[in-house]
Amino acid sequence: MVTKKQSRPDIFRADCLSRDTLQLIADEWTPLVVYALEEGAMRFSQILKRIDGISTKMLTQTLRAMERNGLVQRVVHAVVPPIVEYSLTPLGQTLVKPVNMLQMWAYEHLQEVARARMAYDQSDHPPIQEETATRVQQR
Amino acid sequence: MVTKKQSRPDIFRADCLSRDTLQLIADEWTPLVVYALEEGAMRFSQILKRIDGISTKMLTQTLRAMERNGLVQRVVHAVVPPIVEYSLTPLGQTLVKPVNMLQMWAYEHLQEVARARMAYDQSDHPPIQEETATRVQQR
DNA sequence: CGGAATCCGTCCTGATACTG
DNA sequence: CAGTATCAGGACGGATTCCG
Repeated sequence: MVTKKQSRPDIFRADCLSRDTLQLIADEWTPLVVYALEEGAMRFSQILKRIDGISTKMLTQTLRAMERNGLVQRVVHAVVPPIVEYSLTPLGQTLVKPVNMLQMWAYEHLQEVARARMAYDQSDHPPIQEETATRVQQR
Repeated sequence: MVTKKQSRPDIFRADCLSRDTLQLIADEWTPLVVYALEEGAMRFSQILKRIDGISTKMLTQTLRAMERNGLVQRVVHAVVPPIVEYSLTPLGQTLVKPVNMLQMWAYEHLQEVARARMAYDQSDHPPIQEETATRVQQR
């Protein structure tokens, strides 16, 4: 758990597996799904309602990817109408803590970020196009 | 720093600022730039060389966004040829630890993920399209 | 209910070329 | 050196429709 050098192979290389793995969770929805499932197993429609703004398509994609990567388990109950439950695997559980750290960081520094943005936008810095500034903000 | 409920407002809501802030770092390059700059101030071209696979465009975009969000400081030395140095702000420094946790997670569970993928791909699960499986993998 | 499939616009991305 | 400008492609994401 220490920050010893060996824990960090060459993440700067494009073919670094570590980098590739890191990329798994560096997207818009995965962290939120981790959060949602942290509360226990959920059905598709429950997650859909829990995470405001996600479409069925994105949720399906995200869940599939997470399942493939071993983060999520998908259990189908053979009843009509079908019931499908998703839950975190043990591997997925290990993600909870790190992702939580991120979330806490976001919460704690939210105001500083907002202030920095305002300051930046008011000065005459090279203006940033909306897109690049906030990323995927157009819902 | 504790995981008390109040530290987590409704991140599931689309208009949650916390969620918005979280999104800042949930992209392909920002974590890598944080890593690179953790080692100290760097010039544009140095970062470019350090982070394998990033284009000047993406690096510029990422740095601009990070600057706007108060994570990175940009210092221009008025000489010819120009020298521009980037470094983490105090706010940016606070990101180092959480991002490090993610990186460690990635490194520690890299094999489990790889195994899960293989298992998934070999069974007859609904095959995942390349794109959704690994995301932005086509370099 | 839990998706899969399709359609389709938007945005992002990587080259390439150019500038102060 | 440190970018910006431009452009073309492809990916991404939403909405809708259909199915077991």
